[in-house]
Amino acid sequence: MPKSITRTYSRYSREATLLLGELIRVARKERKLTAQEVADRAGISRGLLQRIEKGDLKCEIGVVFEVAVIVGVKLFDADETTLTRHIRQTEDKLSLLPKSVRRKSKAVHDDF
Amino acid sequence: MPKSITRTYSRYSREATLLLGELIRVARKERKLTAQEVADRAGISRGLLQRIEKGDLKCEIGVVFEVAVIVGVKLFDADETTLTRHIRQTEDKLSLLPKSVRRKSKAVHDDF
DNA sequence: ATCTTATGGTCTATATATGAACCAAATGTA
DNA sequence: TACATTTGGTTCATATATAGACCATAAGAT
Repeated sequence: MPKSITRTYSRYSREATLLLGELIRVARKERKLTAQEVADRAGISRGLLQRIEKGDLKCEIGVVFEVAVIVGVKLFDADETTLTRHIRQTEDKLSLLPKSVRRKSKAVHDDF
Repeated sequence: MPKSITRTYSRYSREATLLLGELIRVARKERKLTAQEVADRAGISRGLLQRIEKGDLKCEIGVVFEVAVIVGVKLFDADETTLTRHIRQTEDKLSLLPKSVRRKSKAVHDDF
């Protein structure tokens, strides 16, 4: 048996993922879509959709987001346009920050 | 070369992931944290962190969320407590919906 | 009650994401 | 300018997520 890499997750991450999954399941049922239908539209297997809806932490973020879009769950509470605007704003902000984080090499009085 | 599975993503998914990645990078720099430092705290490689910050769609959602937490980016604009409350509310909602989606087998006048 | 179908769970093979060790370039500091 | 280090980009081996085929049960129509 190969040595496996076990990750640790904070409660916050676990709950955020769980909430997203549950929101997806609710949205899917409200729209009366079968698990198989949504899976087909997303181009994934039904099994993977189940894991997503159960809040499995080890799913590609792209697939999870895609499923969310399909059933109508908004990310960031934002529509397409708002999302794009936020990206621009964030990139502006980023351009003002130093490009690399410089650590005071030898703790003169390192932070606190 | 084995046949690869190429997924398609909507613009919305791509931008949501990109935005999240950029928010993480901004937050990291604002807190003056090195990529290596954050990677270590998250228990991932620096390379993976770079992909996350670039908005790579094929990263585990759990890892992405975990990194977000580490640098202080809130998911769902909600703190721990609010998140938990939302979960309860969503589960209540879910319990009221039919447990399986029933499709009218032979389109009597299928929906619209 | 019966029948159809949606859901949840296994298992296996395979595609693929990840870690690690590189290197080169860019960046900020003294 | 020179120097230390952060960052971005490779490549490769390996751990692992996913698809797909199952099966059993649950759920909701008729």
